[in-house]
Amino acid sequence: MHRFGRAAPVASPDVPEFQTSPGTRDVLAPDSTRVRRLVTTFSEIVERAGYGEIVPPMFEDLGVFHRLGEATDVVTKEMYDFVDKGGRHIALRPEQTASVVRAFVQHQPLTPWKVWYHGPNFRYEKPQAGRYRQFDQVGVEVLGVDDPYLDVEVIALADRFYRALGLQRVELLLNSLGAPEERAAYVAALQEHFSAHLDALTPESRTTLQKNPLRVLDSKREADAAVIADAPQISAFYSDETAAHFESVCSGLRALSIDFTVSPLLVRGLDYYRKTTFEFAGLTLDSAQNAVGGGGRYDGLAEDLGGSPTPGVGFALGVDRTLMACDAEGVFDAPSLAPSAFVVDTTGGLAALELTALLQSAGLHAERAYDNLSMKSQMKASNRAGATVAVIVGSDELEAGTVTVRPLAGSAGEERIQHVVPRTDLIDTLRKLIEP
RNA sequence: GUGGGCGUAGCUCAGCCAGGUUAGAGCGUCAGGUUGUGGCCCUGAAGGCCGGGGGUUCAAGUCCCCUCGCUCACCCCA
Repeated sequence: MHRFGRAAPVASPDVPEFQTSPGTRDVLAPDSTRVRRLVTTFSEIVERAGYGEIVPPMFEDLGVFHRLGEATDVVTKEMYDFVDKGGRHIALRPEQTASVVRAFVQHQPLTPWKVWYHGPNFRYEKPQAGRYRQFDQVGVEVLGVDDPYLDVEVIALADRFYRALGLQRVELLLNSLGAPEERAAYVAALQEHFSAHLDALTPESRTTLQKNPLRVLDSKREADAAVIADAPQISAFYSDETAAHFESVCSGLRALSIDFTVSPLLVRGLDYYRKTTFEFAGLTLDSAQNAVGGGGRYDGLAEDLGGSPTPGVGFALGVDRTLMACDAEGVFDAPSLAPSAFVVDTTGGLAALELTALLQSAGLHAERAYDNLSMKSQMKASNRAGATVAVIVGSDELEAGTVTVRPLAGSAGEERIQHVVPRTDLIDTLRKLIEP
């Protein structure tokens, strides 16, 4: 190749000049269809419970997200932020809870305000299994309700969703981080404990300790296990009210027969969480990213964003990780996009053009081949597409105003026999064959 | 941000360690075997800047350096 030499081309057709940016990807059919069905499944479940969809913008003033917490990587190092042409400091949303709460403060809707959402979020992280720079979530948020049974309702929605997908191996981990002052006292106690045993901590955990003592509990390093096991427990710091709230959540879950594991070490990455926190772990996921969803209470967030003190609770579920879990369990398969009819036309293609349009207008899924392929190839294409029947038009049929209807695989018995029908009878004939 | 693995046909991958004619296989695609009939079988064809750049060498897909990308893990999180 290139034996005669040539000026160096800017880019060969085989080596695309542009590809998706790191951590992003194109979602093609049938995966894209699967994503849409997942979102539809979610929307049906939450709308049945009175949640309305909110579509917040994908970018906000940077300050909206800074309220998520200065100790969190999501805010401090992973934000996609930039200054726009108007000099505003903007950030692509790393999650949607902050946007929802901002919208609540901005519009002051009646409470309880129950919303759901789906869509992409952006975090500048190094991509790996189950972790992308642009990733989809579905979620719900409720503003204005203290009731611990609302926490249960919210968790139950997620649980119902996973079940609707067919997932069995998803574990619910539950914890309460207490009210702010309880949490602060606990953090101080943790700080004291870990500082007294610095030499027992891994270097990584020592670094974490300085930024966010709570997160040391989340270490999965073996070497840290002993000192973590000896650490004080959050439950010792609960007020009576916090303890009662948590107990109501637990009893509510039991009343709904939702299995859960109380995990005192469960510490979520966003530090706005108060009281109830939870996470759903995909037990079949062997990657390090096995959290398929998580959420909790954020009673102080509305106030942080300039509103009046308003309790809030919600969750976000990772669409990609949820689908990974579905793959691991072999459930919620990609939908079939197989056509009912595949038009095979050896007379030049005009008949195929007309017939596919006719069938599609009648509400049938009809496809065809292009570029005047041989009949053999068109039949192969019918088979490959998984069509129920091939509708054949050759010169005989064209002249007679008929089509040959040939049932393909899946058909059985007498229906397998192909027959010739007038074009005017095609739709009725197909309907009989397709709807058993 | 740090580290490991991998970049060869549309896809999955051999070939690299021990450099040596014209770079292979399977699947897929197209055509033919079968002049109007898919799946199974047979035959043929198309399809490669061997990620990119530099170096060593008579000679590089193969060895060295750099770089980009993918991927996995740490970290963090969904």
